[in-house]
Amino acid sequence: MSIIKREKIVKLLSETELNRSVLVKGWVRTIRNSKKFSFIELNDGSTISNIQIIADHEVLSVDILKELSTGACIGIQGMLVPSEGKNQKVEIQASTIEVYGLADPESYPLQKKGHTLEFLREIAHLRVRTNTFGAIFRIRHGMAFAIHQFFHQKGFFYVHTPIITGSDTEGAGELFLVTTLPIHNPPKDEKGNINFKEDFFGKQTHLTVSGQLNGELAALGLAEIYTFGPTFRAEKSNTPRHLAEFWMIEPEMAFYDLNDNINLAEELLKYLTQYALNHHQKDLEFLNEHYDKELIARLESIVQTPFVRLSYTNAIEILLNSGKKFEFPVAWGVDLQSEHERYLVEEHFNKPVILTDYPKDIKAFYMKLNDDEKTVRAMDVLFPKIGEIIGGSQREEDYAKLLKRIRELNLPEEEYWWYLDTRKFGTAPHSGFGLGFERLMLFVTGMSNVRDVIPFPRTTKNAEF
RNA sequence: GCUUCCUUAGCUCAGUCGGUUAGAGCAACUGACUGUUAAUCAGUAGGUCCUUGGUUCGAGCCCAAGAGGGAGCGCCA
Repeated sequence: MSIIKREKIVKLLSETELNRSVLVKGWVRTIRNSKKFSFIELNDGSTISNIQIIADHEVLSVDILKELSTGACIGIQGMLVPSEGKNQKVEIQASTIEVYGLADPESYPLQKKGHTLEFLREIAHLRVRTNTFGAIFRIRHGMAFAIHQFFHQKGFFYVHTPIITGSDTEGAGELFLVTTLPIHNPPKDEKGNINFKEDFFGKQTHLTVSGQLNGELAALGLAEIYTFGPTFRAEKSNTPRHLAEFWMIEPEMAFYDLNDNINLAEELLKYLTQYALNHHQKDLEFLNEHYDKELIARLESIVQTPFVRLSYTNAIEILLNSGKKFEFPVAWGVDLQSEHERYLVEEHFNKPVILTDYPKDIKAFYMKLNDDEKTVRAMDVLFPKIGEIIGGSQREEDYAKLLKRIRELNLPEEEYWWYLDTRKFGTAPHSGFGLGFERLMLFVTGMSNVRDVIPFPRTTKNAEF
């Protein structure tokens, strides 16, 4: 049977050259047996649609067909023909079958009927075989590909920043310790503290929480770069928007001011949305029908709508004048709560909002100080339903101002010597931002929990699979 | 980390006021039937009521602790 080459179902379903011999391999979604024929719905992951196999009992052994059930893996060689049925254009009249693996129907957990997302999370090793997760992970691939394409077309370079970091750089969230010291009996120093000088790297190391600082180093030489890799936060956040291990896209650009940065962010989000609409129509239609009836309409509207751009100070004014009672009171200088962001994005403007120029005290040390000395050149992109999808800023390029800020915040100055060096030697105005990949996926798929848009989610108390 | 809700068959759920042998739909199994479309029809089987302890003559149901899960909040991406 392996004389001819396996073809993908996605290709065969739109094939115009019919009445030829083909070979397909995939997993049985459902099988309907009748006296003379069996109808097999086969899926190979290449598309959400199945191809229908007609197994004539005079051609294929009934004993073999009887063993097949949902989940079994088979190869079928046969004739690709126009379908006599109503719901599909083409089908395969099987001539030979090869069984790769049966799936005992008594114990195979996936049924022909729908399952809850919560149940499927418990069988993440098998959920990729469902329509929903097939669609999601195909889109996830498409988004990853489109991100590289977008930046490549713009002349950005993809930089790999380290996953193990030697300093508690950004202070964003809690860190996972990386060590090879014996945990039960670690070496101690004179003060009785664990002596990390004897550790693998000769110092304390952690999993990265952001590639940004390294990204800045690269941008101050390659000019326009981006990173796209995993990041780790040991925060015990238990929400549908947080993961302990998630993927982040972090572009960093020399000679970009905050405005250039915002333009890039908006262009990227629209590019990715349009890419999904162009390349994942069938998967989006499925998700639109089963999970979020407004998904496609919302994606289409995002592409066309200019995002609102608003300073933090103006946003505070809008909130104060809204007449709404918020649980957390609004005042200049407080960090915006979810309820405030949601009011702006979902009620007041009803479209994505980019907030800029936050008070320096609620933002990170590396953000460029404005002339008012009270606010920094920060920007957050807020999306409906998701909240903050992007956070970024123009970076402080002035050595003296940056050093002053590090000292004000009591950060370990010596740890940042290499970062400060870039401001000492040939500093340049530069900007960048971080886009949470799983939050982008929430937006593009209409899912409401990040655990459903990453194949094997890592959250507190959950590292199965 | 805080608040709140949930946990009963493989899945989704019902279970009255604390009372005899814990139910349904779907899936599975057996059979019938059919170019079928998450097929249809008939039948069969399937239970550590999350765990532990307590109250009670009697607990799926009430109380306590624990485990797991969902949502909201905080932090953020």
